[in-house]
Amino acid sequence: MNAPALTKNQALVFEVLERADGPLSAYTILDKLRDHGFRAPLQVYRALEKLLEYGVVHRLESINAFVACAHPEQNCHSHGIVAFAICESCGHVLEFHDHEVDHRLMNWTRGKKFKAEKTTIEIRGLCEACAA
Amino acid sequence: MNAPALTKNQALVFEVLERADGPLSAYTILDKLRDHGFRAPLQVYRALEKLLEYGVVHRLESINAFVACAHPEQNCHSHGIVAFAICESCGHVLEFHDHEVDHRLMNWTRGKKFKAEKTTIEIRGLCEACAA
DNA sequence: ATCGCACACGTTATAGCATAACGCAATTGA
DNA sequence: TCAATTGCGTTATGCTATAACGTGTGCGAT
Ligand SMILES: [Zn+2]
Ligand SMILES: [Zn+2]
Ligand SMILES: [Zn+2]
Ligand SMILES: [Zn+2]
Repeated sequence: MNAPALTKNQALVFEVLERADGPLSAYTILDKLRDHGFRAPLQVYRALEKLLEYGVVHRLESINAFVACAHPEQNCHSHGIVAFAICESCGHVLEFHDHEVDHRLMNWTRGKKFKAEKTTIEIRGLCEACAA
Repeated sequence: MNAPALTKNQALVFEVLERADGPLSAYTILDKLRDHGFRAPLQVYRALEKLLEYGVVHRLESINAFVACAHPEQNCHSHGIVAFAICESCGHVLEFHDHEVDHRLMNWTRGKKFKAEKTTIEIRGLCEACAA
């Protein structure tokens, strides 16, 4: 999915996520946008829905939060499964791809005739700085 | 973590999950146990906390649900990362392990000096029966 | 032009998931 | 016996997400 021009609300939500140095919950985003007229969760969720669809934002299932894609130049929907390493101390997220992992999971699903739609890989732990 | 004898509440919750043919939310478990004296979510969550610790139950982060371990003979904590394929139509879950995937992810984290504590791999899609 | 449609938006209400904080009872080990 | 630990029950609260309704705007087809 290519990203068309963002609407006002979508752009506001995206900017908040881009400027954040870690994942944000929908309600945190809402709070940060109250000065811009946001009043209800749905305004955030509806924008997030589109941003996820366009592939410019990712949802972290294990922490119910959202993060701007770390590979703005590429199209994250085009290069396989996206994996995340999430620091439970400082909240920083590393986004990466591993084609061999994709391959193995694809092989497994093919073997089981399972039709994969969306795959989540999230590693929680401590980043280098926080593990010291 | 080896599983000591389960307490009454833990055993009740575990039996519900074992008998279910798919993952259950904490509140669904609660409803199924009202006849056994359960009245509040915390009774379920506290039991789940222990069952997760013992490795006999898994949490599916992407659907906020819990499932009994599919490998009762083994100790799921001992053989690496557990992965799940979750059918979005019928709700059935396939649990599996892939050492090569573990390896690749471990290599990546080692390279980044990221200390992994808990890794989630969840594939959502359609099982063979539902994809037909 | 105006009708119909798609889409974004705003609002209120509600549903679904999870934990805080208190107190009590049973167990255990010093 | 005393303190610490663990499980349990209850009430209240907080966090996450969606349903349902209505409004307005742009845009192509008739
Ligand atoms: Zn990305
Ligand atoms: Zn960190
Ligand atoms: Zn298991
Ligand atoms: Zn199915």
